Parts: sequence; structure tokens; C-alpha cells
Amino acid sequence: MSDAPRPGDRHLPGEDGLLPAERKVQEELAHLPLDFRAMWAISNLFRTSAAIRRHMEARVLAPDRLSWTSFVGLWVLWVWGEMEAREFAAAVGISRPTATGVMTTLESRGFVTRRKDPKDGRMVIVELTRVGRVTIEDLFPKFNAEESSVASHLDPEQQDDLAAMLRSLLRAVAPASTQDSGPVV
Amino acid sequence: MSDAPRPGDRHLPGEDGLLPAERKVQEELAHLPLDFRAMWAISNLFRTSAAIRRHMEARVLAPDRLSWTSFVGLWVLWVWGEMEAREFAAAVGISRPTATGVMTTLESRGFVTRRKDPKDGRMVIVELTRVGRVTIEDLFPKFNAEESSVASHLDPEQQDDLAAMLRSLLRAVAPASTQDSGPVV
DNA sequence: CCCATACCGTTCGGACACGAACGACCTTCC
DNA sequence: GGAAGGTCGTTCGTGTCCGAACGGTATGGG
Repeated sequence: MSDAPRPGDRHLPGEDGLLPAERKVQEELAHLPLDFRAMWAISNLFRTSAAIRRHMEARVLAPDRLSWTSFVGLWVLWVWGEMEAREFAAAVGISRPTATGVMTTLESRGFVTRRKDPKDGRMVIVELTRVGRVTIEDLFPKFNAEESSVASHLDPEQQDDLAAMLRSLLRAVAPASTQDSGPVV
Repeated sequence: MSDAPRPGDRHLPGEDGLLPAERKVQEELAHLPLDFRAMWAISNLFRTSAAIRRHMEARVLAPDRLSWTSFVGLWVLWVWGEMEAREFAAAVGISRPTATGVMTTLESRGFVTRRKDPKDGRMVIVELTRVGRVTIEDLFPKFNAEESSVASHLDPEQQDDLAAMLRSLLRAVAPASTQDSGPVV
């Protein structure tokens, strides 16, 4: 723990130390009885998730002027096939009102269609159009290639360990009912 | 200190197994040449981040009718002290237009004040009010207690490993300039 | 001195996000 | 068979979020 910062010493990426922001927090809040170990784990979860999401939006989604949520919507319908609107909302991980807006956006761009269920007049069934299917089938391999590129900074074993630890946390905070239908991308 | 338990046999499928949604994906996309290992690592990052964020919003923030972003804003000003608006935006991890809206919200609730910098008429300096400081000083220990509770589902060593792996991914996707000022909660 | 340049915060337009509430629709129980 | 209650998708209001663009402000070079 000999972290004497020398003048002009730049912390190059690749070291295993705390981020600059973390050091500032460590310094300012050291006098409080906080669980810093948990804080570094959880806060880096938010930080890294947001950074990778932005990376994906810029590299993969922006060329098609597709938002993150719209992309997840296409992906869900691609994997699951046609589904009711409330299932769509649950699978994407958004509320039903938000799902209405997202479906409207996707419909206006010709990616999905909505129709009423003849068996139950309350239901609305969402389905990918041909254009929507072609789009996600072209886009998802690119998305996964970026996932692979980002994850390659960890060993394969570390990738497995990371996924396992995250599943453990997920099971801790999410009710079992929501784990079956949460967002998957 | 990387004496992570490494049993000779890998975990059998089903025990430490994939989530239901992951199994569906595995089944539907098995015929495509995708990097599933990276996919499980990255997708669980998004899933778990969103789940924990909702957990925090419901358990810690909802009683004060405070949004996630507003909470981060208060926290940033608490740790860093008064700062220029563009620094505030960078520290919270939002764009400058979004920061204008968030500051307006926080100002209307009496948590922060905005004033022009007499030295440079372009700048706006944001600062926590007394009410804002009292609020975050009451709220953050509760927030950290929930972080600690969630993280307790991992061993202390695992928490450290998780944070280290996430920092590694973060450094891979984020330009060095944004690492100093990214959102920290 | 003035103008090009650059930067700051804000505004605008569009999409996302949620809780509350509403009309339409189905089921259930008298 | 008709009212009661539940569920569905949607609408409304508010707040978050971004890229593009605008007015205000500083600074440098001519």
C-alpha cells in the first residue's frame, strides 16, 4: 500500500488501484463508518454498466439511430417471437406505460406490428415485421462482437466468475418472478 | 492474494446455472457463431445493475421522492463541494442539457443554489444548500447500508475481485479523461 | 479595436421512464 | 344475467436523457 503519489506521476490504465474518483471519496468520507468494500463493488457496477452501455450505443446502435431500449425490444421479439404487450414490457424490463411508447416508436419505424387478440379483447399482440427481423439479425452479431471485444479484457475464467457473481447478486435483490422475464441483453 | 477457490471440476450445468432467460437464449441462438461467454458476462452486468438500481430507488430513495439522478447529484456536490455546472454534469455522468434540468429540479426543491461566476460570466457555480447537505448526510449512510446488504451475498474476497474486474472493463471502454469524473455512486 | 473562434449554460425537439388513473374488456359470484 | 371486481393497454403529468442549435461571454490575432 505504498501509494505515495509523486509529482508528475500519471496513473496509467492497467494498474489495479482505485479510480481517481474513488480515491477522492476514500479521502473525504474516511471518517464515516461505511462499508467501503461493498461500495467499491456496487458503485463500480453502476459505473461500468453505464460506460459499456454508452460504448454500445455509440459503436453499434447509433449508426442505425436506434435507442438502447428499442434495440432490446427488437431483440426480445426476435428471441421470443410474438408476445402480448405486458409480456413485452416485462421482458424488456420496463413498465407498461413505457412499453406503449416504445412500441409506438418501433411501429412508426416499421419494425413491429400491433394487433388485438381475437380471443381476448384486452390483449394486444406485438410481432416483429420482416424489416424488424432483418434489422436485428444484422445488428445483434455486431453487438455480440463488441461484447466479446470488451469482455476480452478479462480471462475466460474471469468472465465466467463475473457472470456467476452477478447472478448471485441478481438473485439476492430480484424476486424470483422477475428473474424469468428481465431484460436479457 | 488470488487464491480463489478453484475446484477441479467445473460447475455442472444447473447448479450454479444460467437464469431462465439465459437458457431460452442459449436454445434459440445456439446455431449462431456468438461469444456466449462474453454475452453472459456483459448481459448480466446490465441486468444486475438495473435490478440493484431499482432496489435502491425503492428502498432508499422513494421515501424521500428522490430520483436516482438527483441523488447522485446531491452526493457529488456533497463530496466535491461547489463546482461549475459543466463539472457537475461530468461528475454525475450526464450531458450538460440534462444537468440543466436536474439542477433546476434540485433548485426548486431547495437542495442546491446556482450563481454566476463573477470571474467568468459564462460559468455557473452550483452549491449544496444546508437542506441539501442535511438530506444527503442522512440518506447516504442508508444507501451504503443497502449496498452492504446486497454485497453481503458475496464473500469479501469476491467483492474485491468483482470491483477489480469491473475497473478493468471500465478502463477498457472509457477514455482516460472520463474516468476521473464519471459517476461514482 | 474588432472580429473570428471557442466555450459556457440554456433551449428545443424527440424519446424514454414511471406512478396514477381511465375506459374497455373479461371473469366471477350471486 | 347483471353487477362487482380484476386485468389489459393507454393516456396524463412529471422528470430524465441526449444531440443540435442558440445567445452570451471570454480570448486571441490581425
